[in-house]
Amino acid sequence: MEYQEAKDKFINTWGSLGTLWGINKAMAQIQALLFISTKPLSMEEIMEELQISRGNTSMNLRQLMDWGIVTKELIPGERKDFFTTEKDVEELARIVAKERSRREIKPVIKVLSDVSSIKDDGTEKTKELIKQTKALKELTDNLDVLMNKLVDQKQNWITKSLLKLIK
Amino acid sequence: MEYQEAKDKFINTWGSLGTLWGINKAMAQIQALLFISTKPLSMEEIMEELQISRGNTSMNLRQLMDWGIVTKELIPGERKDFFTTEKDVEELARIVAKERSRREIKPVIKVLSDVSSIKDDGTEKTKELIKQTKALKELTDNLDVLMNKLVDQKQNWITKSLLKLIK
DNA sequence: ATAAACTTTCAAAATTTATTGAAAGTTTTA
DNA sequence: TAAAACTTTCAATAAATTTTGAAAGTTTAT
Repeated sequence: MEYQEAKDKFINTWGSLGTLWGINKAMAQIQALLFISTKPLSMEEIMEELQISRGNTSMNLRQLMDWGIVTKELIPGERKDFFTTEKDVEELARIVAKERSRREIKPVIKVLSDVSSIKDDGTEKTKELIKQTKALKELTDNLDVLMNKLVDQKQNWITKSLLKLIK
Repeated sequence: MEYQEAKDKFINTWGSLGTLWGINKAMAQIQALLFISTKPLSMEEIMEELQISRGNTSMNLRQLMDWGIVTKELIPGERKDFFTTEKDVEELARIVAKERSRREIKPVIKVLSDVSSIKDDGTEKTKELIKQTKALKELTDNLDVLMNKLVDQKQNWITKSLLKLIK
């Protein structure tokens, strides 16, 4: 496999994987491109490489910046903005985990918590609703805490966690 | 909040959360409905409750069965099929984790592995591609192993894992 | 102050994904 | 074997999401 083919394959796979970490295709592709780039890229270069429009590029770069994954780089003497992504995979995972927790998981926990604390009117169906949403609330809560704990360990968190669990 | 409101809220929240665990809205809603139901439901009842078509119901039930989350229940004397979902949240989480690993994560690891093992032609860009995809491959691999390990511990896996990590 | 270089916004268009419903298929009963 | 009860399939349609591109907005240089 040649460089160009490998590069395209990587960008596409990462792009279609977007859903798995909760972002859209163009956004994931831009991140992927920056991730393997040896230097900061301008909007022009990103548009050219990925064959996407200016508007699309602008909007998705903004979102990536909102997520804290991509940052603007100011290059002296250059008028254009240049962009880079976090290059450390563990730091990247940390950011993604924190953001998804905040944006998606926490709000769901809130709903589950509300639903599971409705008044028990004694009927079987109400009891079941309370019981099941409570169980789900606890599971989600625990997973969220677990994920954040994992990710908070600053160095080699995955390796360390694995060791503990294997024991 | 009344039973009906709480129920609708739960089904909708769980439905829109579908993306987070990688399934579509109707599929998640059907699962949610079965999850809080006190008895197996027929296709008719599901259609009625969720206001969705017969075809849609049929297709999504099939998918849920493919995932191993929903099972057909044969009720003596009844001609219709009835459906139930796994009621234990930890078992549910286990199934979802395993399926996502198999369907989504494993294939990505394969691509990352292929891309990261292209021939190093000595150029800076090739070196960067190899380095970064290798790092990503290792991270993904480790997370996958970690997730499967977590989920394999049969009882109270979350609690146990938390304890180990907090220590 | 103004023009050039560049970025953002957003309504319209394109694409993708989900849903419908009726016809075809299957199973059960009689 | 035939008809009734039920389920599946799939082409057409609808809905949701993504993308475009040109106009409006900003910043920088002169």
